[in-house]
Amino acid sequence: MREFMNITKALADENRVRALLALRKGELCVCQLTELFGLAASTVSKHLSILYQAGLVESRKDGRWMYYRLPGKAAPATVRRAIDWVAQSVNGAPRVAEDAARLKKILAMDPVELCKRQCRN
Amino acid sequence: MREFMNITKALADENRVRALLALRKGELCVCQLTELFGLAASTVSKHLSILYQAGLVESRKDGRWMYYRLPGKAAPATVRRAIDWVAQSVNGAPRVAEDAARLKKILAMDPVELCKRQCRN
DNA sequence: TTCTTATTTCGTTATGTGCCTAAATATCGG
DNA sequence: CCGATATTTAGGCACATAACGAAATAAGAA
Repeated sequence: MREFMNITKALADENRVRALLALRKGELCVCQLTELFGLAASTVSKHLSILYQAGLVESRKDGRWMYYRLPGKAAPATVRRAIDWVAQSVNGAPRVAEDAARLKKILAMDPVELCKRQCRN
Repeated sequence: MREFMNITKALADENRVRALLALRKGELCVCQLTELFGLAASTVSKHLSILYQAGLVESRKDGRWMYYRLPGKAAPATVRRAIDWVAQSVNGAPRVAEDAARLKKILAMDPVELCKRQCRN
């Protein structure tokens, strides 16, 4: 129950749901999500830590970059079901399509340049 | 997306999740849920209105009593999936079993006496 | 080492949420 | 109508949460 409530609370924020959906395309670093959301990097980092504590994302550190991704096969059934439920439920929402399009552009950019741009803001 | 976030926010409170689970046994009036949770009746009413606005419960007024129930077949797929997801995820949690046992006792009581008891508190 | 930079942590502020009590509303029974 | 009762609404308080900027941390590059 406790774990389940951690998940529902993690899902009760639109930006965190958007992050989960964005991660369906593959892992992303904080910079890329920051660009997608137009929020402060610290805010995005906090959101990701909440998703992480709920078990909804996994992470990997590569040098200065921190990559987040959806959990793999080994994830608990509750987590997998949660992510499937989110994906099914928001299917076709305009906001999701917008994000997907924006994400495509972000992925086409040089990540190094993107991160520099973030830090200037 | 908006509707989906209404659902996730509605699910982000333990007492509201408990209410949904309790309603699996059939419709309940506010009094009965108030007894189950040990909260003020107004608080329970507020929780139910949040569930209602998210589409997660339906309601029926019978005299002075207001009965809430899980939505029927006609409910949107998103809602049905949400309720199924909750039920699957919390399956076997101790808190849920406790509630089920308490609810059994509450259902065995005379509803009229139960409601009177609530209003005295 | 020092500089740069990606991320996280901290402190603050504004807003939201959950709870209560008290008042308002709706309905039944006399 | 009048009183009782079930529920909802309104107001207030305490605490949680999301946002930001600034400072701290970590790690490559010079």
